[in-house]
Amino acid sequence: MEDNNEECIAGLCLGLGLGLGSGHVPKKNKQKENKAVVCLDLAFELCPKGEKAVNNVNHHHDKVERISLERIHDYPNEKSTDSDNSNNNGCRKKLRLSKDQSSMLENSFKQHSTLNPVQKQALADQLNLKTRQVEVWFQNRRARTKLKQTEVNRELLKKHCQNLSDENKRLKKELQELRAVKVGPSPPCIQLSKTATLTMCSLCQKLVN
DNA sequence: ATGGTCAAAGCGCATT
DNA sequence: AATGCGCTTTGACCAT
Repeated sequence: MEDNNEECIAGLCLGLGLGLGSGHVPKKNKQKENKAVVCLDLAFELCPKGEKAVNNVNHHHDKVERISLERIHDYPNEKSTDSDNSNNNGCRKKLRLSKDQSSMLENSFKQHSTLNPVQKQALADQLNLKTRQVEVWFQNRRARTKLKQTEVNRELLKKHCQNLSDENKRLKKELQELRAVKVGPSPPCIQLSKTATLTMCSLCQKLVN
């Protein structure tokens, strides 16, 4: 058993902390180098019931091609004037997945957070998306999940840290009180258990009470 | 207008 | 080589 009990208690407050700082050093932005952007407008007329297809832009950015597809009825806030959707100035509109597409992706993600090439292709066909889009969606979705989990862990650690800190305070106070009531030589009477709670012999307890 | 937030996508690197 | 991941940029949308 330790005979330097005070150090034992003090040790409780050491080595605790939330090492969550990023320490990240941003990489050089290479995306803006030699970027040749060509935007092509593509008009689709494939929506039923007169729904208007919008925002179909094939954007050639470096080596990547994308086609975006969305339907107005899925986005009530969407302003649906022709000028909004035609990209006359050559700028693409950002892809937004439809609610149906999103929910199907979500459902699929619940079943498996990663897809093999066959599953990916099947899902892409089903959703009328490119496999690359499905792939990216899953990547981002995994990242979001991880971020959420990190947040949860952070909160748990915070709580745990607070509990330990409270316990440490309590023990320090207890020790102080014990010292205050010290009458004569005490060492053999007071012992600290492994969990750092004080145990006393019956004689000392009588003295304190 | 502008700043914040969210999601899609690009890029570089590590792993398999 | 293919894939995943971390970090980042970009564009749309919203609140102020």
